[in-house]
Amino acid sequence: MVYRIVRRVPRGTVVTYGQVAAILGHPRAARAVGQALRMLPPGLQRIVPWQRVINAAGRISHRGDVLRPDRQRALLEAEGVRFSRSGTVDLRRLRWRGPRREWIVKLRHEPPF
DNA sequence: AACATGACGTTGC
DNA sequence: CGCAACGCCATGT
Repeated sequence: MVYRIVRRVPRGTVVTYGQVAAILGHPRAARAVGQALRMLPPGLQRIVPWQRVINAAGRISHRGDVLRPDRQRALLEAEGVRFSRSGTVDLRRLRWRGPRREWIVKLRHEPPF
């Protein structure tokens, strides 16, 4: 479900881990969303826009990884996402509001990618 | 089965 | 703004 949802996040916008969790019906599973993305097979990184998922503070999470954050920021900037001097994204402007409610149920019987 | 460990979030200083 | 304490969920050992 994580992949199904993240796949639909439009270019140039972002979502938070908790937001993805909420969309898929587990509002407190933000951490698990991170797990899912961590296990994203490299071959699917072109299909699932993992770089558009950031934390609720508007920052890129760097926990347990050193190289990924820089790459993630570069990818986002390449699609027009601007970062503040302190390295935050303006969530109020760039947050994707999510799919329509009816859409979510449909996602369930669609292929994950 | 128990325990540690994260791509986390909220709350309360 | 920052920081710590908890709570949460899935994995790996």
